[in-house]
Amino acid sequence: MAEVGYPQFSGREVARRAGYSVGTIYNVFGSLDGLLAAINTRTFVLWAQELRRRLNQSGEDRIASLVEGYFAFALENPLTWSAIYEHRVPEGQGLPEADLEGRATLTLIVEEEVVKALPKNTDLDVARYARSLIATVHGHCSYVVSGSFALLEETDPVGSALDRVRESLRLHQLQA
Amino acid sequence: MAEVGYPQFSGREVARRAGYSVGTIYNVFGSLDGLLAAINTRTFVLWAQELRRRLNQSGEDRIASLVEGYFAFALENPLTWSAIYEHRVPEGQGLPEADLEGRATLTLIVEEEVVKALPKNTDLDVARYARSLIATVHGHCSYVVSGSFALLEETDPVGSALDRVRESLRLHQLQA
DNA sequence: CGTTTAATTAAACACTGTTCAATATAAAAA
DNA sequence: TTTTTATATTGAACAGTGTTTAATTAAACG
Repeated sequence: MAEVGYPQFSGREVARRAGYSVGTIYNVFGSLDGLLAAINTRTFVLWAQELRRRLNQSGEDRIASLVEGYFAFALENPLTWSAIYEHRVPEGQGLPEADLEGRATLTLIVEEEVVKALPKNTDLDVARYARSLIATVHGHCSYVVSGSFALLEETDPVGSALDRVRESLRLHQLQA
Repeated sequence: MAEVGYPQFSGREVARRAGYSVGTIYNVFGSLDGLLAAINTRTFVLWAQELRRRLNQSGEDRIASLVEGYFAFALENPLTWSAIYEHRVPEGQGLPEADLEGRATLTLIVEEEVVKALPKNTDLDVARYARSLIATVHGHCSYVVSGSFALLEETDPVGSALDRVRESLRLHQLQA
């Protein structure tokens, strides 16, 4: 996945390189979607680890560390990162419980820091608000990785994303 | 594309339904990527038309019209809308000039309205700022269409997106 | 009309995901 | 140890896919 990306990804090629036959993938992962889900869950876990690592050696501005970590991981692993959003699980069945858990940690990490950045007596739905800030950063990040921002000669997308997040937080800090 | 979506999209099937043979696609569009680019450019144009239409019958809050129009089009045409972001043009050659132009209009429409919403003497790079607001809305919208927000029981993603945009605009209105 | 140009075809090639009976390997039981 | 059971693994078969290309058909022109 890291080499060729989601569009070129081939289950048969995975089996070949792993020294197994095609069928084994289906025994182990149930389907190709299962393998893809496993790969993407792994990416989520690595991503969350990277955010934790950066928070541990962060200065005072922990929100900046999060935003920069978000972008940094995506830019260092553009193909695996993109695969997360390019692969849609067929809408009948959802992801296994273990996968959902691994993926939720990223949201929780952000939530923790957003709580710290807000006044204690805020009447905001913090979980919802944190998701919205994640979506904000995600929008900027996906434009960078997909190349849309490059076409428009955007020079500092991380800065823009951080600006939007800071603006929102500042207002909610004042409002209390 | 509207029926089956990008992952299930088949050039051969297009040829079949159009009553032509496979090869004709390659004569007309050069490659499958060419056909996909043409489809997506068409989607962009329809999307821009929808935004224009809504602005024409908008009340005072034109920014809200834009955000709601952005979401509405994506939700009414989830598969064609997603295809825009799922199909990556092979990185050697970019899109034809005509395609780029059709796609840029959407950005320009937003830019126009953002200028109106800002103080006249703002020292902001408006084009850049407008792109950032688009990215903000896009992040929320893509989470909705992909189903991520549904899993988290997010009830009002349009509201969240609009809140973030308004917060940012309000600050920049005060700052002048 | 014939000739030239353009459009269209269908077969071929090398892939893909998926299924499934047959086979090999490991584990458990006798 | 040998036999039986359970688990892993295989590879061929099927129906698709994108792409190329020589042959064929239709259109335009003189």
